[in-house]
Amino acid sequence: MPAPTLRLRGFDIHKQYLDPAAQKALIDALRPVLKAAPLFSPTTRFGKQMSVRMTSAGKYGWYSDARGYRYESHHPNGQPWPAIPDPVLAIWHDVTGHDRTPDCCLINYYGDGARMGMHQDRDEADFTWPVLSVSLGDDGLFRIGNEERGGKTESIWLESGDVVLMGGAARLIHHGVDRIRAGSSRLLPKGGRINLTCRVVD
DNA sequence: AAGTATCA
DNA sequence: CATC
Repeated sequence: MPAPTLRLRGFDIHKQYLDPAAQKALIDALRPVLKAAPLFSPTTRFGKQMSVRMTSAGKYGWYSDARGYRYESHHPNGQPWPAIPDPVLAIWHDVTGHDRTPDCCLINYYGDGARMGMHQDRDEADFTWPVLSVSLGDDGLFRIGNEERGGKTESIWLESGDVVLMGGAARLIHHGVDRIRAGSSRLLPKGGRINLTCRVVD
């Protein structure tokens, strides 16, 4: 369990946890996952489509539609989600210190202009398990708020290779992504930002 | 409200 | 940036 380089409102931020070679290896490992489980943009229960495109790997995938947020065992194409790639699991085990494997690796893709509103991760059964976030590609402006909606917030630019651990008292803190710095990274040939979030669901 | 528009 |  490496020491975080930075702590912000209870979030452990590991700046540049992954070197460029490790980032590249991760992208290579994600390629077959994205091929088997293509990105899609879910809608919220108010009928608004999200600007972020997403898919998942693991036992469950995060999903939203008119019925609300939930975890699903299958991609909308009817297939089970692909397995979580080993390099992702290795990061989870090292940074969290947990032997238990995550049930879900949500893969969020932010193109230029994509945003994620402030929210809590609360669709899991047990909030004592942390959520792990891995940033790849373009920089993203990450905003951290409070357990209650509203109030003052703090922002930090997350860069390719940064890893954030959201756990303990900070597990239910609101967070979101305000903007993407398009073209800031060459990691992804087509540009954009990929964020992986690993969670224990059951 | 994992959203958007509006306001100071 | 706060509020809805």
